[in-house]
Amino acid sequence: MPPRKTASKDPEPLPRSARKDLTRAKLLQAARTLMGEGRSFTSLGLREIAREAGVVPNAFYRHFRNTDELGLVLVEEVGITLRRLLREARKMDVAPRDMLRRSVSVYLEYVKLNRLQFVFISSERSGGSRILRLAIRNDVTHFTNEMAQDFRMRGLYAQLPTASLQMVCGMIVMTMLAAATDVLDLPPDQALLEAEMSENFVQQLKIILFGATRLNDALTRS
Amino acid sequence: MPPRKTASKDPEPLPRSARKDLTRAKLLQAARTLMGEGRSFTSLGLREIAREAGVVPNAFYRHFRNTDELGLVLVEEVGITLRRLLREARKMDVAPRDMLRRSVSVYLEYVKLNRLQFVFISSERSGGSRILRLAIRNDVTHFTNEMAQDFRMRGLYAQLPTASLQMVCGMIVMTMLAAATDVLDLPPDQALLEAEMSENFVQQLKIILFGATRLNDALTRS
DNA sequence: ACGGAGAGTGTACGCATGTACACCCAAACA
DNA sequence: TGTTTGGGTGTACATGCGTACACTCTCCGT
Repeated sequence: MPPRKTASKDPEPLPRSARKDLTRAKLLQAARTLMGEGRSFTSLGLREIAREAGVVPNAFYRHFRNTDELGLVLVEEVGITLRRLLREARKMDVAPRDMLRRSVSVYLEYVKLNRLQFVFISSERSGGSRILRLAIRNDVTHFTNEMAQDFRMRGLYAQLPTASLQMVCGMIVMTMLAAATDVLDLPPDQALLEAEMSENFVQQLKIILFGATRLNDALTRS
Repeated sequence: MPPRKTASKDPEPLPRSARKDLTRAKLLQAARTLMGEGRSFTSLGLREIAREAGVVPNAFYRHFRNTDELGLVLVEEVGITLRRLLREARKMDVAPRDMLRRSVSVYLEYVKLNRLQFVFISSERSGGSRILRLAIRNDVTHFTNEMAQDFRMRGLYAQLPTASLQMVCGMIVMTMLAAATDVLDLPPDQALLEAEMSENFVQQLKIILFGATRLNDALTRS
């Protein structure tokens, strides 16, 4: 065994706070990894996460009071992801032909890119810890509201009262989440099934948008 | 202590198989009760259920191999409940004015009446055990298909190809489940919020049906 | 240069869990 | 009638968990 001083294993001569953030990140990543292996977040234990992170269980407490608190951080990240998604959607040129179809495929790519996060929300949104559930719903609601606001700014469905607009956006979001769940538990490399699913998704959105248009027109006429 | 023979506690002189079914029922009921107290099914343990049922842990094994297997029985019951719902919906007179609104309120009553079952599916549909998840989706899919078949028999959206009709029904079912989740975690005796929620639900279904009509008309014309 | 702070460690405790095995005893059956 | 069957019991064990406490050692401010 080599002498202890600056031994071969402690590699980075990092400032202390950076080191802390690093193991914190390791813990978060450990949780994500375990979820990636099919475990549901709720079923993860503090010890299990610490083990996966290569850290002794007690170290966990230096960063989070319990697993729920770690979960909240993950939820926060989801919030950021969703906000980024909206921001990118906003940048898309308005109303070129086939825009819907393109949005859908962009979104589905986004889901696959952030697979773990979507797995996380879709499985914790209804099951598991009450606190997490509420936090997730909160984020989803925010997302919905921002989408409604975007519709307003673009002058879409201008006749709809805010409540109705939010309801329509709620339906869209619900459909998006359902679609995400569907792609996610599709076995990988099933391009055909995936295309079919995606087409379904497009049709569903069309139906909602048709319906919303009609609602809007009815209000315009009166 | 009284003598053992036909002691005061073993009351019913039931045939053996009936006794078995009885404790089996007690186990199932115990699971339901615990869920009613806010626990999620996934988090229930064999010992916990046995305890609640007033039975020693080992007795559990005489009825189910593990908790998942008990869960499957609960799912089966849900299937029956859903089928009954459809059967009753079929009996409703076709297309009197306000039929949608009436259906919705009947459905929501039904949800509240079978609260535990709906709590169960909405929380296990995405979280928890893989096996249960699949079983539940299976039931939901069946429900969707039967609904599509009913639409066909009533001549609704007759121009829609089967796949599209199923997709529309899928949306309706998705919306129904979302609405169920919403009423269920509404605090009790919030008649106002509930009415609002119910009205939202009606609007959502209208949107879907409008959209479907338009899809159908487009196909009729061509 | 020194002292304190604080991230990470090691050991230990109490508790709940799933499951195995031997057992009891009333009903079912011969 | 005697024998078998099988639902329910009691005891026991290994395992994993969350958490408490005392510890080390390194970085950081003085």
